[in-house]
Amino acid sequence: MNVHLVLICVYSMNKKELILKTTLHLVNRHGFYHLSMKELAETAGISAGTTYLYFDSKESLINELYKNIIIEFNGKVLKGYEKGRSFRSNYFDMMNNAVDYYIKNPECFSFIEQYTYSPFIFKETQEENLAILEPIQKIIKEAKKEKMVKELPETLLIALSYGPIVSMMKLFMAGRTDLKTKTTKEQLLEACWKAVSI
Amino acid sequence: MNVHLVLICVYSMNKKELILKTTLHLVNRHGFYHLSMKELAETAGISAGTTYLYFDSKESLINELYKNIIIEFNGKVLKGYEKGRSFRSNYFDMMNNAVDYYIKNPECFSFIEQYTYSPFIFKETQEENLAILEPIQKIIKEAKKEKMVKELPETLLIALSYGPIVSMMKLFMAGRTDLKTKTTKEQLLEACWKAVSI
Amino acid sequence: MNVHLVLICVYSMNKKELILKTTLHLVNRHGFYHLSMKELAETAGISAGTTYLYFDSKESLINELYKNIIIEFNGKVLKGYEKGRSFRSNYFDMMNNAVDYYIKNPECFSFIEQYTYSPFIFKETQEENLAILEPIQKIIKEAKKEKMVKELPETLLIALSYGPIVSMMKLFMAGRTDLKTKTTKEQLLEACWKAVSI
Amino acid sequence: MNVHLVLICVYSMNKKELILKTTLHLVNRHGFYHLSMKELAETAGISAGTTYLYFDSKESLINELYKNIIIEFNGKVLKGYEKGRSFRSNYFDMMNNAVDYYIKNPECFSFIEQYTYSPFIFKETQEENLAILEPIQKIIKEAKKEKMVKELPETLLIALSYGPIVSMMKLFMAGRTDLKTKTTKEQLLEACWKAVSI
DNA sequence: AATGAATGAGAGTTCATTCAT
DNA sequence: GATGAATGAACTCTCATTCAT
Repeated sequence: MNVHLVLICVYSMNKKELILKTTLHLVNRHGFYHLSMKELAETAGISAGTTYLYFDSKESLINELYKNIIIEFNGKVLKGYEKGRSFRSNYFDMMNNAVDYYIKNPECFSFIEQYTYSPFIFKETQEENLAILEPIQKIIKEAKKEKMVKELPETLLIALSYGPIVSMMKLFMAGRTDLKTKTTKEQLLEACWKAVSI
Repeated sequence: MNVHLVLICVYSMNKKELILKTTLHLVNRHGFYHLSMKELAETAGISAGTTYLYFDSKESLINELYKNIIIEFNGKVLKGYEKGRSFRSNYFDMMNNAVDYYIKNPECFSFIEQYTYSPFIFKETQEENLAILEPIQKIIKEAKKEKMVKELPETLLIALSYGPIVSMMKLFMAGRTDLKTKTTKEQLLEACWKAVSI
Repeated sequence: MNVHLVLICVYSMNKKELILKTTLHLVNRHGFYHLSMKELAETAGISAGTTYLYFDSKESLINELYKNIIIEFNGKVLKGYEKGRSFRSNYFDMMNNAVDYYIKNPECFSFIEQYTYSPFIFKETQEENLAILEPIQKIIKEAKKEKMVKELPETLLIALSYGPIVSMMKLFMAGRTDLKTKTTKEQLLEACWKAVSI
Repeated sequence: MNVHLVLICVYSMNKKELILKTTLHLVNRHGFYHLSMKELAETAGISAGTTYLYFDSKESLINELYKNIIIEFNGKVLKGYEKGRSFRSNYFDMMNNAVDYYIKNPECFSFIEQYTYSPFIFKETQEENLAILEPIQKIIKEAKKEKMVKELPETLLIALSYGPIVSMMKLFMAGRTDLKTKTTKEQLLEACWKAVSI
């Protein structure tokens, strides 16, 4: 029964998605540095040439994967966001969504961070690098207009919100902290909130 | 005889340092992914084989560079630290030292971050990965004992201190924020202090 | 039923011819070296697999194209040839036909030349290489028997007839000479005639 | 003794020449189409990477080989040429030199012909294609000025001189004619002379 | 200590060919 | 008959590393 389900699952996942997922997996295991197109094909159970039916090159594969993750992340993060609601509600929802996404998809977190630290590599535009900060920037910007946040530079408010999340995720992935329990996460979000709110 | 030995030693030291510096430079320009031993030799003005007189392999070169940077960073960060002084003084000094070091050595910052996100690569032990956090961890630990910080998990206090610095540095290196002016830096440190102190 | 068969046959004939024509075209544009079966299919507006319904392999496609061209060329060249007519008439007609064919079908000229210089490749028999010389050889042979040509080796008489045509065609295709005007062509044929005739 | 000589010979031939010679050899055996860099290395007795120490790419290797051959050919062909001598002497010397070069270096002949028929491939400039005709063009041009040749287009006079040589070489290489004996060669040159001279 | 020509395994990629649909 | 996704061997080229000098 299980085997059957897995087979159906594999079968129904299209090749492009399969390649992207396998890439994400391997980049996490070995890093950008050691991602091999041959190993990718073997792990995905396809032949060496198949990847090139769906992607122009290793570079464009990496770029497309990054774009997909960013789109998914930014979509999930802004879920529940409404302009009318209190800044506090929106902020907590957004931060909560971000942490939840990273906990649920640690490989995506690791991929994003690796990607942003590969200078001049795999990047069509330098700006897209920090696209990950767009949702948080948007909220902070609005809150600044309405003077709902401390009188600090916008970038600092972003850093005070996003920085601790990244640091905690790193410690979490190294097995050095808990993050899944409600308490720790709430403490993290509460601390960030205090750091930016008036 | 002794003089001769010393001279050789100094001479060698210089070449080793030259290789390390060039490596740091090239990793910043092209990333780990495109660090080539040939380009390294050319840029350093030495021959292809010379690197292997000082380092066993590309991997060990990278590892040694990382260790050197960490040692230098941790040394600089804890400069001025005294057990007797107030936690506030020690915390501000340490944080200030860290930011100053990164601003002065942005290539080291970028290298460290790249290194820590290269999973299972170039690493003899997994633990050394987060060695960068040792000074801050030490101070937080002591402050916790003496109940000078908020009642939060140690890891969270670390994340609230170090995370914003990393985020700001990234934004700074992308040209999206100032960090060299006294004000911005002070605002950053002040915000971190508020986040952890009682 | 018969009609149906004929229709299918005609339909297939067209596709086969389409493939052959497209091959000729692409070999001229990119050379043997860069003839790609995928590009062939795309250019011909058929799918990758279709070519293999009509030809066993790339090699046999090339060989068949060569054979077709040779048959067409040799047919055209010997048009008008009659054993009874004067050697002069037959020689001029033949040479004229050859030049006309090449001018009208420069791609065939180029293809033939490329083919004959691809050693041991695409060739079932080595002899067929020089099949292009058959008509001229036939005429020279007969003329030799009847002592209508100079007392020179048969091969030399062939070379004196065919060589200048090929050279002129190359210069013509490189845009370095005219060949379409009646004068130049007549001068070429006249010169060849003088070289072989008594 | 022989073995010793060969070893010395191989040893004293520098790598670059060795690679060029092996390339020439293999292009003759298999054609451009099937020249493989791996086979080249194996045949030359060097490793796969060594070729790239001396040539940027397969393309530049082919181009350099072509240039070398053309330079050698043109040098040999114009040996003995003097402006003061009779046109007849210069013409015969030149034609004789060309034929001798081709007979002595049949692989060069074949290579040149293959190269000139590879459209848009391996060629930096289209003009260099016909550089092979430079010496003959030069002589014909001068003779035309002094009205020592028939009143025919320059290109036709070139074609009447060079065309038969190429045709004979092709037949010679196919084993269909003799060309090494003095008689055949003299007959060839004499026929060409008659075709162009007054 | 220093060189740099040489290595050769392996990288990313292509492409003639197949076969289930 | 026609398709085109998939194959996988082979391609050109790179690069960390070695070693005779």
